[in-house]
Amino acid sequence: MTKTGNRSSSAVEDYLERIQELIDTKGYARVVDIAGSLGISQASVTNMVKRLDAEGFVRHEKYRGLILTEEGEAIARAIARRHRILTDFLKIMGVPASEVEHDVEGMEHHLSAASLTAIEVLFKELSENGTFLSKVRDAVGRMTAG
Amino acid sequence: MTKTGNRSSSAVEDYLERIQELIDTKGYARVVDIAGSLGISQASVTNMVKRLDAEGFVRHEKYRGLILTEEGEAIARAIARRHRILTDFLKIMGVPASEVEHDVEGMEHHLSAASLTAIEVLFKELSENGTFLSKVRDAVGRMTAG
DNA sequence: CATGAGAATTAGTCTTGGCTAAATAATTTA
DNA sequence: TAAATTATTTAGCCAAGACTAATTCTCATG
Repeated sequence: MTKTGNRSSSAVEDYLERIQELIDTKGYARVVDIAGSLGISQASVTNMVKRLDAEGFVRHEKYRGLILTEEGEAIARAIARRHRILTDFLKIMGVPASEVEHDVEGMEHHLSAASLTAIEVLFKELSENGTFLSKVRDAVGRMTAG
Repeated sequence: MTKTGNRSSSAVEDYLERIQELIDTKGYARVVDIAGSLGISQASVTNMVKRLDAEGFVRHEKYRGLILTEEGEAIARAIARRHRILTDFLKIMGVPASEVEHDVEGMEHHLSAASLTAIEVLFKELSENGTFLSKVRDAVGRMTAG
């Protein structure tokens, strides 16, 4: 039922994504930072970090923070791309920002390369076709408002 | 992290969706049918059915099958709608059918009403605008192929 | 350089949603 | 109607990922 397959789990992806974000914004990512950012306990983070380290996605230096390995970084990049594509897509149609974040976080672990590419292309076309775009935005605006 | 919130879990939604499908196509949905359809063990289904019954989503008559309550049916309908909207959307852009099913099943539990509506509107506009649509389909075709 | 604060870990628990094997119940059929 | 088949349930298990409470480690600072 929960088909995780052999790829990294959603949880792993969430962690790697957030670790990369923390490194980008604060310059480092310690257990406590990750816990704060994901809104979970430090103990939970410690467990997962142990696993990420064992699986070769991160390198952990106590009290100094984590760094992503090549592999971990590749995954984080891929996730960040997905995240960006989906966010751009929903936003350009006029979905309220408050909903966008939540939806993207839920969806982002479940998209094939094909669908992702399709949405990416669609976004590009939308952003280059003002006429078409405003029709969509107008209709969305009408429906989400009244 | 696993934010199920107070709404029904993904698993519950999957079950209700499938039960409704079985009733529509075979006329009934017994434990064994659900297990076969979802590809999981009968024992697992028994457990979940117990829960669905306790929570008032289904009524269970042994050896005869399940029926959905008002509430269960409402949920099943909502999920079916989501499923249809997402499937239509990915398909019209030219995402291969093999990917569509998988992606939709992953995504469908995570979309807000606003995003769903937006995609619904977008689909409608796409299907009424052949010129725009073929630009998207062509680009998707190029990218998913070569 | 001792100590207190903050960071990290350990130990033990919980929930969800799967699983198998074995037992039981209902239906169908000979 | 008794036997065979099919459906269901029970019991006990597993893994992922969360949690709290308690403990240990490191660092900065007085």
